[in-house]
Amino acid sequence: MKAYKPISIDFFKKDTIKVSKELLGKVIVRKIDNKTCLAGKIVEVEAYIGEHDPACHAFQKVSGRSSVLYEEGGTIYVYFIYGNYYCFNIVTENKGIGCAILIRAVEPIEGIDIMREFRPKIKNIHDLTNGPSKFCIAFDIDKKFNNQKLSENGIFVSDSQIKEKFEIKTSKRIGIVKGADFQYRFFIKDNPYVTKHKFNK
DNA sequence: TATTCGATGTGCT
DNA sequence: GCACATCGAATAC
Repeated sequence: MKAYKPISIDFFKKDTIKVSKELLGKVIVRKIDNKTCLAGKIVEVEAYIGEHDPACHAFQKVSGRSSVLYEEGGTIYVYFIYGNYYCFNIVTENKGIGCAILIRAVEPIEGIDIMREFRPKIKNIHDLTNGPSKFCIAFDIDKKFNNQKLSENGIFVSDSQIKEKFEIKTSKRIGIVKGADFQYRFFIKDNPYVTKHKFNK
């Protein structure tokens, strides 16, 4: 098992778009116990900006589940959607702003056998984590992580030890209606673990 | 291969 | 009620 080290929480306390781009290529690590470690390279994210973005759950209001979005950068926001699935977000900026980044896809690096146990029907490794809820299932993430801090519950972001160059592509976000015109989706060009979509060209 | 559609919890009106 | 930051099985071609 590689010795992944968490990056500083301050990394998340700045401009959401900037953090989104810098997150690409980094590694998200999930330690289940002392023996088991899941890791994946972040290849696709979306930004949600509470201040001016009607698609953001925190848009112009602080209430209910969205209050987590107003916590300080580095807080985890997990929400339940469509009666079946979870999505994993990392809050950005300082307390009281209301922004977050949705992790949409990762490239499995470590613990792939464990991910397959969580997703037994999946045969093609490319389909293991190429979607926000697929990632949550493969990494065993659910609402118990909501409103926790990164690095305090066995889940954190680490710098990749494999330095490689890649091109960042931008597109409209996927699966939303309100605020759909914002170019807030960022992904690694030509990476096979990015969600399949017409915006990828 | 492309498109449609069912499942179904939670928060907001 | 109804909409929703999804997935994958079923259906249509």
